[in-house]
Amino acid sequence: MREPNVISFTSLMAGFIKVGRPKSALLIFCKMLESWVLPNAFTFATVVNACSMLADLRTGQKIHSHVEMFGVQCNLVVCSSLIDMYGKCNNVDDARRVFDGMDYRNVVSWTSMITAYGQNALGECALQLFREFNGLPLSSPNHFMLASVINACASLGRLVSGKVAHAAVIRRGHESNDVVASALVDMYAKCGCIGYSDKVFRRIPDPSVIPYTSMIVGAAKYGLGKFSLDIFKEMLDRRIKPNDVTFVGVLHACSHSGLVDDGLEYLHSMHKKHGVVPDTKHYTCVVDMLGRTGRLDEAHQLAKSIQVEPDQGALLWGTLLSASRLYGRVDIAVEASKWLIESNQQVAAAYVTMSNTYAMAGKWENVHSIRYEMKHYGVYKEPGCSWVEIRDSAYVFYAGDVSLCARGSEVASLLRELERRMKERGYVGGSRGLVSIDVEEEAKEEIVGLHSERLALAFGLISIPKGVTIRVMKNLRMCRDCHEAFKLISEIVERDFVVRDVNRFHHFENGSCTCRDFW
DNA sequence: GTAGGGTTAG
Repeated sequence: MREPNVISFTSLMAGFIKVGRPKSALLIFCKMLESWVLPNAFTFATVVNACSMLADLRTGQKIHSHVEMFGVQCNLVVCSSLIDMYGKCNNVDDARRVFDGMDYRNVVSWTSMITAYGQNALGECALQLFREFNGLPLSSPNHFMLASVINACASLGRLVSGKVAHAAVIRRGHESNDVVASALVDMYAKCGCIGYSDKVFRRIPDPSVIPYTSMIVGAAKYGLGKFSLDIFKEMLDRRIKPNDVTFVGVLHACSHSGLVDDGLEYLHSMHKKHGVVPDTKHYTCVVDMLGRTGRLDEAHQLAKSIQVEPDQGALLWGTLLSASRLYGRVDIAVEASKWLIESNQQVAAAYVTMSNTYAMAGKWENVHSIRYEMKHYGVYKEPGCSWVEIRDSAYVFYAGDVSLCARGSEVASLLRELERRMKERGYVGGSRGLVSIDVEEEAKEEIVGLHSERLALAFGLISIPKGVTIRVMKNLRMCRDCHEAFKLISEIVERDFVVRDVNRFHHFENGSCTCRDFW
């Protein structure tokens, strides 16, 4: 073209983005400016998208300033792409600034902001914003938004909110959407309900690699190594090509179920059989797998043989350090913690683990000197914690004395009981054992314990066998759609629940359904 | 000619 115009330039940029070449798109943008062709809103939405793909904050900011200069800062699409770009560049505050500055928003801009929160470990903010969205008149979440919301529920372990989102998915007919279904599989697994993950997974008509991978990873994290590998084999039988993440799941499964030889075989077959070249994250799994079973020298050799950048190696050497502590290998622990500290990666954790390794070996002088060094350099380790949400209250657990947390004495006695049962099943004490839990049994307890008033409120009239009945909310209005959704959700994940009085749902008073109020 | 969603190791 002798004189390409703004549309031809933008089309070309969009084309490069489509084939995964965002850098080329940026070069075209520069060429466009050099040719004195003025960019418009279409151009900026495209070029901002290129920055998102590259997670290039500095270029993104420059483009943002151009957006202001060219006066397209009020454009809806441009703003949504800016929110997305700031989110992907881990700059949530600027994403929010753009969002707040918008005169008019649509479901895409809301989704971009919710996703930005979710992708930056701010699940709580994501859910809060989702609630605000639902409070707007005439608003309705679509499958993009629901996928993000389910993801936020997963990261927070919010089972009840996740189930309500699931009901919304069913109500709106997004159940067979591959992306949404993957998010649900992942959410249920992360919320401790692998059985539900399986049920959702089995309803996907033609699952792609990602739902398969979600299921493999979920089962692996649950300690169901063999189950996880069975799904992997099924996937191969169906000629679905595994990707790098699938192999992380497979190796994780082997590692956490003591299947070391299988794991090594999978590592070696990855490239040859499946064309996936192992990278640092796979070697980290294998180092963990060897380390967990006490094959520290092999793990050490493997870690040393891999050339890594500091940020990539943090997990690799951190893994080796943990395994060294587990088996009291001061020699390897010293090398691993030295690597971490010198690379300025996870310094506080490295100090603490090293100190614990010395303590385990009874080398108290070294323990004191490390603690002194930490004080001297002002290194502080934020304690790690885990939590579980029961009836809208979060119970937080820190490592160490469980009796200090809320209802700690009950927790401690439950732990003693679990230990007793584990010993009955042949578990050998100490931190080196592998624990596997009977999922079905646990899931049932969870249903009774966690399935609190929220779901009963939303769906009403539910009774559980064994004589336990959840409180019934009177005058609940529920539209036919919600009711259908509820029946379906019962079939999928709540087979133990029985709807007692179906007919009462078929009329609802004074107009609209109350489902909106239950977010 | 333009914007949004899912799986990742210690």
